Amino acid sequence: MKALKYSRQRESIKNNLMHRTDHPTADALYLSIRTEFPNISLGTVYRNLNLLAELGEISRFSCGDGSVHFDYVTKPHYHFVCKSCGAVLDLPFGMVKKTSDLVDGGEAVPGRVDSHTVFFYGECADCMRKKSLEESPEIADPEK
Amino acid sequence: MKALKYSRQRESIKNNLMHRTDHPTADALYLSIRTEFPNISLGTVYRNLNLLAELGEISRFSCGDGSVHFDYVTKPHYHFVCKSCGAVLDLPFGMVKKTSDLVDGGEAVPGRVDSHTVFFYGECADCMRKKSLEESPEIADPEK
DNA sequence: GTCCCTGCAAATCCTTTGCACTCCT
DNA sequence: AGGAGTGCAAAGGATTTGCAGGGAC
Repeated sequence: MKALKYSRQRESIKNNLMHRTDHPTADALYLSIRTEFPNISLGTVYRNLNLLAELGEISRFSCGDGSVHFDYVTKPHYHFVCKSCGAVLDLPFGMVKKTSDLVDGGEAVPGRVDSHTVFFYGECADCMRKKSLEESPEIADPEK
Repeated sequence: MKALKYSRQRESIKNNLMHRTDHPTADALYLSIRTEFPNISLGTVYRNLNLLAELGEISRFSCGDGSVHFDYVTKPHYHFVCKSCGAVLDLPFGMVKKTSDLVDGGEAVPGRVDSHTVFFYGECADCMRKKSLEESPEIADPEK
């Protein structure tokens, strides 16, 4: 084992990840951290994310879009991945049966799991609304 | 939609995948198909695998090793991934609670899921045996 | 003949690494 | 001082894509 020294960059990465809920990829995190550390490099972000994952402070997962997503480790929960916009939403455990509510009548298909995450694929409410507006522009503002 | 014409290459890929149980990556499949079609290209293999996946005849999944694995679609089942040698084994549904038997007392950690697959990570029996032999060479041939 | 499919190679995308330098401790 | 950690840029590996020729219908 090696001695692990403090670094502002790692702290910022950890902190950033802890305060967001969108399960970012390394690159998304990089873009975000950059506003605080304009000179940080993508390599550093990757190195720290992998280090934190080994330490068990964060987790890595793939949801089928070709790149790895990171998540601050809290307690086990479900993830819902929108097939249209790629958004990854958290779902509390115990909601599986009710997932269809979330997508406004749509279907959620069980996806991938991690030791603390479970995935469902479907289309999020936003995308569904957007799509129906494109198909029938006349009902913009679906206020009942 | 486009017309889909027959191709010997696609047929061979499909057939090959259907008759193996090791959930190969595109490259592994490529090496195998090559014995039948020495000139087939990796690009063709990828194109067909993605096409078949879209048609729902096969499925794609990632088990955390950086590349995508393919599986002929049959019925839902579990997968066990060996953390040491990377082998991906099939487990019938209903075996989850007994996964530890399979790894000879080791622990199997729930991993990722796909619409028809569930993953468990651990160390396969072969690797465990190999490791214990390295640690105590005197007990080669563990015949009781 | 038309359009899909292939082989090949170049291009892309994501991630890792080597190196010289800087910052903790 | 000693060794982690960093930035940069180059390297790597997996997958995709453009193009010209070949095959299915």
